[in-house]
Amino acid sequence: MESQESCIRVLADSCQIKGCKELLQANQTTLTGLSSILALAGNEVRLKILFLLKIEGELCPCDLADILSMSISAVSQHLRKMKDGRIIKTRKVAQTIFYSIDLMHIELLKPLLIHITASNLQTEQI
Amino acid sequence: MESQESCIRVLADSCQIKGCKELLQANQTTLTGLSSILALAGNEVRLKILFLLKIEGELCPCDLADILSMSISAVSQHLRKMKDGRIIKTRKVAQTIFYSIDLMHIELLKPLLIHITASNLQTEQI
DNA sequence: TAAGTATTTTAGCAAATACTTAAATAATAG
DNA sequence: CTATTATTTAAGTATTTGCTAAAATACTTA
Repeated sequence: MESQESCIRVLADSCQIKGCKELLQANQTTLTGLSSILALAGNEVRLKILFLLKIEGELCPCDLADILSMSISAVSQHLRKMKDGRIIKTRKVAQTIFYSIDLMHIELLKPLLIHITASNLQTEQI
Repeated sequence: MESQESCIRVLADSCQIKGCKELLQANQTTLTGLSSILALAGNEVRLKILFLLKIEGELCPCDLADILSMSISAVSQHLRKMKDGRIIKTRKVAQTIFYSIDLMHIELLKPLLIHITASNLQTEQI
């Protein structure tokens, strides 16, 4: 017989499937936003940068390149991604640009996580 | 003048740079492990799967493919990555394989996070 | 055993990623 | 203004990623 995309399950619960689809739809924005932030932290170089920024408060691309033994350009491109993702911010002093963790944005992330947890609880109650 | 890899900074603090390098080295294993787990969760499809598994307890590749409107093969490949990364586990019932979150491994992850926090505190005290 | 069902695995490909090199910006000092 | 310094940006390239399609594996049932 031809292969097919969906299985023909005895155990398949169409109510459960439908509920899951709705749950995903309801949390679409949250999941998209959260996954993009996790993807930023899910790179070893960027996680190291975040780790260093958390400890040191702020660092410039130059110092980071030195610490990580990488080219300034490579570091700068990682910093840009994280700045675009709003998890770090900049402070300019003369020609030096200091990067630090954007706490305001991290705070903004908390409701997202709570939202996900709330959805869980809601579902578990049903 | 030629471009150079390291800046010639007046403000550069060689002690700070050295301290940061040592800190990275001390936390190398932790940071590598954590980034690989974050990378797994940092994909929208995989985050959705984790979200669904957390809510439903366990699901088979077939149901997930249905819920996510993806091919079973694609879902299976995501599941394999997460199983290799030890964040999900399997339970086999006849020809159906149920996937669920590997709480034991998630528990194992906590000390890593505490370790990072501890390193921070230690450094902040200095 | 043969056919059907659930899943995995493999190969191939297009898109995304992370780096290098070199050129472009921006700010400062002489 | 010119040279220097710090950083970014752009182009090119190698690697990785995530998908499809098809074949392989594993289990079940007739």
